Amino acid sequence: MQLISVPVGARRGPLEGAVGRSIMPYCRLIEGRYNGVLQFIPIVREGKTMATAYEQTYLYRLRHSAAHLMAQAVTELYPGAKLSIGPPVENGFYYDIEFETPLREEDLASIEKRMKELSKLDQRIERTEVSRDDAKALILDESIPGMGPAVAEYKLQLLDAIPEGEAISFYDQKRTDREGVHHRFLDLCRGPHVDTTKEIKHFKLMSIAGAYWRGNVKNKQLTRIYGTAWESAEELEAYLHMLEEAKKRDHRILGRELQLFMFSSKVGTGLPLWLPKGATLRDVMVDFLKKEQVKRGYDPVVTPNIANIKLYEKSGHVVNYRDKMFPFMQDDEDEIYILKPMNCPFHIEIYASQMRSYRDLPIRYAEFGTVYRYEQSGEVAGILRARGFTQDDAHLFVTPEQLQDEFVGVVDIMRTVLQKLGLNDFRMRVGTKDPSSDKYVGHDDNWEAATKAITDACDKLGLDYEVSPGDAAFYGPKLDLIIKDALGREWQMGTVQVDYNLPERFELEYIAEDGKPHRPIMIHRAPFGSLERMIGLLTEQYAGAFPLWLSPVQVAVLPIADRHAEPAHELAHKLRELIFDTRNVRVSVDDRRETLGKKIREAQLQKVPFMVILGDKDLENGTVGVRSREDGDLGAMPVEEFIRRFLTG
RNA sequence: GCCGAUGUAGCUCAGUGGUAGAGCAGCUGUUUCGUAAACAGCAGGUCACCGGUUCGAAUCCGGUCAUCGGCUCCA
Repeated sequence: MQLISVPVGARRGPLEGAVGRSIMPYCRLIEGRYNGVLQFIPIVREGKTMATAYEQTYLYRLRHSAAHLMAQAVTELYPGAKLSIGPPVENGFYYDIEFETPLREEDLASIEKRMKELSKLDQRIERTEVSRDDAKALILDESIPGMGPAVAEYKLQLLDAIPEGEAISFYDQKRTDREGVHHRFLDLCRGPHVDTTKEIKHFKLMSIAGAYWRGNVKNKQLTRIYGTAWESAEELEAYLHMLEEAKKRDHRILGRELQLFMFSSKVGTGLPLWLPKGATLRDVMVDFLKKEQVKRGYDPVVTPNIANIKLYEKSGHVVNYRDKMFPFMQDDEDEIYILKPMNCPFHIEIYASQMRSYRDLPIRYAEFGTVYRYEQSGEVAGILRARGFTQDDAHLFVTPEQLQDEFVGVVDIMRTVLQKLGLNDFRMRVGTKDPSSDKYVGHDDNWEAATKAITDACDKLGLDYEVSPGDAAFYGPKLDLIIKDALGREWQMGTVQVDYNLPERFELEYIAEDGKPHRPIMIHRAPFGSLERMIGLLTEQYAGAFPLWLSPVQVAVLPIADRHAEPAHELAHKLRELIFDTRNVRVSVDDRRETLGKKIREAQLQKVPFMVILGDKDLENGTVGVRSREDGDLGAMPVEEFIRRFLTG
C-alpha cells in the first residue's frame, strides 16, 4: 500500500491500541486531503505503522467491495460514466463518478436495485497484478465494461500517480452466465476486497454530492454517491435508526424546541437571534470563564465592531480573507471600514498604545468579541457555523522566557473548561505549516520556534495530540480542540496559537532588562472557540438536557391549583435568593390553569432539572413535592431538604 | 461558491390541475385538579417569492431566495 511518511511519534494518543473504529476517522480524515489517489496517512506510533489495522478488518473490505459493486452497476446503467475513486469511509463508502447528464437522487433506486441483482450473481472478486503498460492497456480496452478511452480519464491519472516500483493491481468481478458467457468488471485498485459479491448484502445508497476531482476546487466537480454497508441486516437497521435518533438531538431542532435561539430570513443567513433561555446559557458560560480568567491574571478589554480596513491590511487579514469579509463601508472622507472579522489587531493597538516594560509582561487581554465572517452560503450550519459569532478571545503578550509557562497556563484553562463542560470525547490537533503553500507569513525559524513551543508544552503536559500539516493559521501554528457533533461531523472548537508574526508586522516592543527594545511573542487563545459553536455542540452532546449549572431554568415551580399560585411565587423568590455555582438560582413558575400532569410534561420536555410541586398537603406540612428530570418523582420533602439537595447538585 | 434535495398555519405533517386540511400550540369558556397531554368552542395560511403554461395552479414549467446533506473553506 502507498504511504506518506510523517515523523515517528507525530500521531499519538487517540490511537492507543486502536483497531477499526478509532482508526476510521483518521482514514476518513486523511483520504481526500493528499490525493487523488486512494491514500491514507499511516498511523505511526513508536516507529510502527498501524494504518493497516482498519484496512485489515472485514468491514473495510466489505465496504470497499460495495463501492466497486456500485461502480459496476453504474457502468451498466450509464455507459458513458467515468469512474474515479471509490474508497470505504466511516460507516460506508462512496464513489466519485463523472456522469454525462446530472444524476438525480431518484436515480439511486435503480442503481441500488441493479447492485442487489449483481450481488446475487455471486461474482468472484479476483486480484491481478500487472505491469504499468498492461494496466494502461486494460484501462483503454473498450471490450471490458467500464473501460475504454472514452471513460479512462481519471483512471489513467490514478495510474500515473502510482509510484515506480509499487504493485499495480486490478480487482476483477467475474462470472459465467447460463449460456457459458464470461462477464467481468475490472477496476484499478489496490484493495483489499471480499471474495465474492454475494457477501455484499446489507447496504443502502444514501445521497448524492458534488466532489472536486482530487479535492481541488480548480478541478472538475464529479458526482459522489454515498452509500452505507454493513455485515448484517441488524447493523444496517441500527445504523439507520441511529441517524434518526441523531436528528432529534440536532442543535437546530433542540434550539427551537428549547427556545435557545432562532434565525430569521429577515435578519440574514447565519445571523442568530438569541432568545432569553439561550442568552441565559451564554451568560452562564461567560461568567464561568471570566471568573477563571480573573484567577489567572487576565485583564478585560472591550473593542468596537468595525474598524478602518488599514488595520487589517497591516495584519495581513485582508490579503488572505478579503472574500470572506462582509462588504466594506466607506465614510465621507473616503476611509474604508470593515465589520471586524478578528479581535487581535484591536488588542495589539491597545498593547502598542504605551511603552511596555518587561516588568509589565505577560499582559493578557481578554474580550468576548463578536466577529463577522461572510462564510460561503453552503457552509452555514445553524450556530455551529454562523456568520456572526462571539469568540472568547484573549491575546497574551509574553517574553520568550515566559512563552512556555504561559502556553502551559493557557492549555490548563482549556482543560478546566473541558472538564467543567463535561466534554471528554475530543481530539487535539497541532496545525502546522504546509511547506508547499505560500499563504503563510513570517520567517521559518519563527515558525519552527512556535511549533516547538506548542509540541513541547503538550509533551510536558502529557497531552495526546496529532500533527496536521496545512492546518496552521497564516501567521502561526496552533493547537486545536476538535469535537464531533450528533451526526459525527468534526468541528474545531477551542484553539491556541503561538504567533511571532503579528508582533513583527505591528513592530511591537517591550523594554527588557538590558534597556533595549525587544519583540514580544503573542499567544492567541479561545477555550470555547466561539460561544455559538460551543453551545451548539453542548446542546447535541447533552441532547438538550444541560447539566444543572448550565440549565437556563433550573427549577420549575408547579402550583397545583390557583390558590397555590401565590405561595408558589413566594417559594420561587426564596429559591432565587440562593446562590448556586456563583449565580442566583434560575426559577420559573407555571401558574397557568392547567393540570399538574400537563405542567410536568412540559417542564420535562423543556428538560428542566428539578420540578417542585406545591399543593394543599405541602402548605400544611411545610413540604414540597420534588421531581427530578432524570429520576422522576422523589416524593414530598421539607423545603430545606430540597434546597440542600439542589445545592449539592 | 459548487453538486443534490426540501419549502403548505407558530410547530409536526396530509393534500398530483377544479372552493386550502389535521394534530399540537394560541384565544374564549367550563373544570381547581398530586407526578408525562382535562373538555368544548373560536381564530389562524399571498401554499417561500417572482414570472410562465392553463378556462382554472399548492399541484405543471422557468427564475430567485431560504433551509438540509455533501464538496471546498473556516483568520
